[in-house]
Amino acid sequence: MRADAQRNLDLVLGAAQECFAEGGVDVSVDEVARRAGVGHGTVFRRFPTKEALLDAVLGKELDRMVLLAQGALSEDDPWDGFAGFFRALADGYARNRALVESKERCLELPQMAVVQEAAHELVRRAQKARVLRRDLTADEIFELIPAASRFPDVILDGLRG
Amino acid sequence: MRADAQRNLDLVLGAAQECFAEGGVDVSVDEVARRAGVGHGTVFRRFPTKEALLDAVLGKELDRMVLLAQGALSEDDPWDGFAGFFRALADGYARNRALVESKERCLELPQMAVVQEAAHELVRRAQKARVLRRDLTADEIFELIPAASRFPDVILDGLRG
DNA sequence: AGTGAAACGGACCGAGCAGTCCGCTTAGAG
DNA sequence: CTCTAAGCGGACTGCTCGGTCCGTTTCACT
Repeated sequence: MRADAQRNLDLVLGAAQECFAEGGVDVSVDEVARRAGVGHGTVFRRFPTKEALLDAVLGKELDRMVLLAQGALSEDDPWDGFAGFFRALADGYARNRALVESKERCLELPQMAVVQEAAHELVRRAQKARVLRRDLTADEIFELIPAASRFPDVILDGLRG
Repeated sequence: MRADAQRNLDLVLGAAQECFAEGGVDVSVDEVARRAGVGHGTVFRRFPTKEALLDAVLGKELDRMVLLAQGALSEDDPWDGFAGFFRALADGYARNRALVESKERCLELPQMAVVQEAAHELVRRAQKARVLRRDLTADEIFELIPAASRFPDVILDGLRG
């Protein structure tokens, strides 16, 4: 790949990340291109549709979550592992409008399977140790994440077993 | 007002209520008109802009909330009054996408002042009775409402003092 | 430096949106 | 029944958006 093409690709991805995080998925491709300093034709050459661009940005975000999940799984204390991951995800959602608005889309991205598996394991451990209420499934608990962005302590207090 | 005009006005408001609740504020005026069974010119004769139509729908929703607030204030037990109102609002938000998407707009509608005043009083009573945690303001607590739509019990457990 | 392929970006297109307008229809008073 | 003003709805406009296309520029290899 030519050097200028690689540079523009990075600029576009960075701009898209910022635009979608701040403004949500309805930010126009023109706006992304403007922030990247390229024509919008350049964006569409790399990503055939706006949806493909969004997928790329969401994918990078999910990559970060996979790392967080691995860190949480290596934690010894079941509650600390669960709560730390929960807080980190809540913070990620708080800082990224696109993530909240694209919940369903994320479910279809490959990284999400890894994140979900880790989340289920963290919940299983905490519930087995009786530090997490057992009347909710892991899926239900993680539906609370977008909610927990502002006041994670309140939600975690409610979840404690 | 002519009888047919009144009938169409009711149809439009009903259709708008349903459309915005199910599909959010981005549902087109054409869609509302179609569901009401009128031309979209008829919608714009009654409401000069789409925003005015949305305000009318949100206003009716807030009217319902005012009634809920009055009911909650007449409750004897401070926790029951607060929790009942909290649950009812959470349910209302869960059933209405437009309400969630128009938080800021609602703040400018006249009914909201009444609802907020009642909410503050309910929180004050519950906090004075030491049944509600005191490290959050009333405004902060009610920011949790859109979150609480799916699992209000978890949130209320977290809020209990 | 010369050259050909790769990359660029803005003009362009069609679709869908909010909002306007006007010729036709209909309610309902006299 | 007649007549008129109120009401109607769909054609129309202007705008923004996602996506395409092509003449021009730039890279990088020889």
